[in-house]
Amino acid sequence: MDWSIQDIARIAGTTSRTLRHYDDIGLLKPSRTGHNGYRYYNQAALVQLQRILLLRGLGLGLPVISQVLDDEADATKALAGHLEWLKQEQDRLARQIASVTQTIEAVKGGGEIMAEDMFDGFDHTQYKDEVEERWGKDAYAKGDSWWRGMSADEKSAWKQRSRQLGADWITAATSGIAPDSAEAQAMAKRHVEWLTGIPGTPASDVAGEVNDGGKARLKAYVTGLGEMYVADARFAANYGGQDGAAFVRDALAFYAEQNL
Amino acid sequence: MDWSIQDIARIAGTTSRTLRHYDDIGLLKPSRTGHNGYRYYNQAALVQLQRILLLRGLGLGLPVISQVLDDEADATKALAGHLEWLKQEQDRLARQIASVTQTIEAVKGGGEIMAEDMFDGFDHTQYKDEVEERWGKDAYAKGDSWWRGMSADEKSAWKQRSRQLGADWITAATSGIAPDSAEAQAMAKRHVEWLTGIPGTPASDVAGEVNDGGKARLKAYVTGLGEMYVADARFAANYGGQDGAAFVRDALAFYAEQNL
DNA sequence: TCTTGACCTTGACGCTACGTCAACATTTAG
DNA sequence: CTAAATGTTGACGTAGCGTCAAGGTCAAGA
Repeated sequence: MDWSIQDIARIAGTTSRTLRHYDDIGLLKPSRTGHNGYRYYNQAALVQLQRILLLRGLGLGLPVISQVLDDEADATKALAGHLEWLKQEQDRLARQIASVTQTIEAVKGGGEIMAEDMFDGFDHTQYKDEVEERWGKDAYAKGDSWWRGMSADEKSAWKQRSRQLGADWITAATSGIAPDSAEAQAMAKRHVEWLTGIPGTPASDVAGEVNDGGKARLKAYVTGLGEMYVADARFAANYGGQDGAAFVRDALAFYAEQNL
Repeated sequence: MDWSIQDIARIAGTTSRTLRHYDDIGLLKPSRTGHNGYRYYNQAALVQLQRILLLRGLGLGLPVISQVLDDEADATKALAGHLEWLKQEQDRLARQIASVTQTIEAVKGGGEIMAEDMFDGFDHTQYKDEVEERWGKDAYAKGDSWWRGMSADEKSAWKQRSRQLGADWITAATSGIAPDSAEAQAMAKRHVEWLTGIPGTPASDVAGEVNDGGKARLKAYVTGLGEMYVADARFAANYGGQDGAAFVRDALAFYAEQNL
């Protein structure tokens, strides 16, 4: 007792094209082939097909499924590995949802997706409210006047330096080194020094102080900034996306913990 | 001031291949092209690139990004739509994780991914423990002896009937009709009648009774079974996967509510 | 000046899991 | 006997680039 290709397709809830595909890649061969080339499937093939569709429904890829069917012993292993991947995907999705949500808010408020001066320390036009709220009422005014006081060449040089810093971070993040490695910590040091060059932020304020209260504020500023890089997709974009930004955040956090 | 293709690739944290691709599909043209065909990008192009990478990092597709950049006014709309999609994906992932987890347990206990007699009412060999636990100590024994008592032809006919039912459910689920539609409810009726034909289950026990307690048990059995079809990927596979199984569950639930 | 090496160009294939024609042969129903 | 259903193989399309391949360009050192 066997069925034609359409028959099992209907029984199993799939299409004949899929069955031909599985035949092509050797995942499921028909149990019998007619003299005319027609594919026929028997009970055993149907069970195999059900298994395939079951595993596929769980999100496994066809090569993995093939391997699991060959050796059902490591089915548990394959499934466990897949489960890990699924959980990572879930985390990634959660972060993306948070990012999109926040970006919607930012775009609603700011108007543009990314301002031209984004990343140059912080945005001096789009981030007025946010800067005032997070770092104090006069922080924005200070930073703004400092920026406006620069000549075109100075601005250009500053931007160049900022971009270079970002590019180097990206290089570091994608090179596979750890956030607490010497190279990454050197980058963190450079980043903090760079921050210190921007008036109107806790970083620059602290530069002239020696008391501990100032150092505590700097530490909070640096770590907080790292979080913001990850949370705000517009900043994250400057570090090669969320993954790169996460690397920067981790490196900064470790640096702050050790040195500030 | 402009940069070569490698320069911005490094600054923005992407690759030159990606930039060529964006040029090919018209998403981001170089601001200038040398007599030798070299691509050069300026500040404005860099900002555009950052926007693109930002949106890409949020999970948007390139065509959508292109559209958003053309008209930033509906960026909010596009992002909101994308957010919906992301949430659906999150739900799907959550269901998959639950399914995989449960399948791992089942495989650990049962040994095989899907038994040959799966779907023939319930599995008479792999589901001993589960059947006993869920439907009573003697349910398994009853069902098993009933099954063993059948001749080969009878078994074959029964399997055929079971498969036909599953195939028809799949057809109904994929045809776009509602679970509470007349056609789906007719299927639900047929399903319950089919269940009644399996000894050792609450469904068959009730067939001979007239009291209300029996009807309540049948109702609980039918709705519970529907949930199990969705929760257990091995059953779900018989109804075309989780989506199909969900359709069956909904149809059964509605039928039980109205008629039992 | 010649060479070396780094960087640039335009194709074009590969990847996932099939959907979707196309062109043609065969089986089945009326 | 014909029309409709169903079967076959072959090949392109999909998303977003990675990855050769084969060959021009450019800056710097011997």
